[in-house]
Amino acid sequence: MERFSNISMAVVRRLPKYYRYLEELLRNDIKRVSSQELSKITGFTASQIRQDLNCFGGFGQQGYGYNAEELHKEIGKILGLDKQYKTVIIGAGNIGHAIANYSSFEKSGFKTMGIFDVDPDIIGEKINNITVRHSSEAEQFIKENDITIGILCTPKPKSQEAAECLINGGVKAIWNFAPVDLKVPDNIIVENVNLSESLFTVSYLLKEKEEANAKKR
Amino acid sequence: MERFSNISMAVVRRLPKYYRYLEELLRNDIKRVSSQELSKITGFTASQIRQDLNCFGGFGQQGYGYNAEELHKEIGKILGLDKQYKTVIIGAGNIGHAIANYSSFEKSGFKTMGIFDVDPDIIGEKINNITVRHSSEAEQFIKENDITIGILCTPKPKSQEAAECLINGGVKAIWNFAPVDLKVPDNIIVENVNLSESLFTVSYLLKEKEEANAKKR
DNA sequence: TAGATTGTTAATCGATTAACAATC
DNA sequence: TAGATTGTTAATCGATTAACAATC
Repeated sequence: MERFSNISMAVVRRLPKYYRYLEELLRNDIKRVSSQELSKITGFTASQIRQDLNCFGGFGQQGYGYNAEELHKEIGKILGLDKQYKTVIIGAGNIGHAIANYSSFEKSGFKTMGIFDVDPDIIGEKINNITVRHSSEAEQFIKENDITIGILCTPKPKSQEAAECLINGGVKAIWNFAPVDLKVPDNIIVENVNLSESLFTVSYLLKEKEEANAKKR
Repeated sequence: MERFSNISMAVVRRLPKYYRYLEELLRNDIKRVSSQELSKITGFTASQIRQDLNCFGGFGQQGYGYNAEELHKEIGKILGLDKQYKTVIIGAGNIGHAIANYSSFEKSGFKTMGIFDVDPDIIGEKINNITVRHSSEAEQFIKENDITIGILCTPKPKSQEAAECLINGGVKAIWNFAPVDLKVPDNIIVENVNLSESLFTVSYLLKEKEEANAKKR
């Protein structure tokens, strides 16, 4: 995936965290927050927080700090959460099912328009009020409904093919839950969520800890 | 979370990827692989691959490269995939349900022993052959069954409490799907999977790309 | 032996942290 | 004005890449 700006991914991946923490502050009726206070909450250094925010503009005020509500709103805008994005889900298995039922995404502006699968037992079923259709209809559906994000929840061997169908339909981004590195054109955004890799990391850390404990004794 | 060795997390998070790519090579009956070939497949530089592997020992041979099968096995050991870990799932909603049904984890040595929820409509239901019990039984169950990993799939407000119950029971690691930063003792491993943050990153990249395109015109 | 490729050290690059002048 | 805290530059740290001697 080609990048279009010089903001590093390290910074980008902290933005949703800032957004979440600010939400929390607002829930607690806190109007004003300094980088130092944010540091205490987030675990990032105050310096890093100020650096990060200044990538996008001066949201703070010397001697005062940041207005929590304003900062929250600004980061929301930076993340594009003021927009609506239409999505489709390919693969209505465990994960596809779970994502389809996840109502909080819709609140953030991501609306699932279609769900597709190849299993005749699942086709026709309703998930969260959306009827599952055959995957062969996906490409046409994407074209007709102006879908931006394809959510890929297919088993490994079907995934590359499904990705191509998403791209031919015209999605701009793929949120990929399949444990595969998709081959896609440069201008297509791919975000991988690989649960195995995440679990294996847990496993590594457990083993590392055990070994450290064994040494101590 | 306190770290016990000086291997950086950047390296650790690449290990599952190496493991996966090597699996692929083995499936294609490839016996031998050089760092340069691995570079082409993985997208990491050959230099980085050699550096990474050398954190754990000299698995290669000058002039030859790496034996794919041996390397795969070694990385498996490094990741602790030669061990069995028992898990419980707290929260049998969308994600908990999906994880419970995910059979590939069991093949890698992670065995779900119990599933817990507070919803009386779900308690008693069988998921992947495991009867859902009331969450109040979880702590005792963890103690009695020597559970190492707790998988947290509860809604946000219940999560800290549920984490404490896991820890009191004696788990060593928490795989956390709740969008919360858990407060846990230093010796407890926490791996967060935050789907919102991942989706928001997609959203950011989409917006960034749009802006770049707008500028070009 | 000649060729290939590792293991490892040194150089570079990028990200994080520290420091402080600007300013509310 | 005095105090606080940002925005921003400079210093540091860590991770990645390059280079090459070691060796199969």
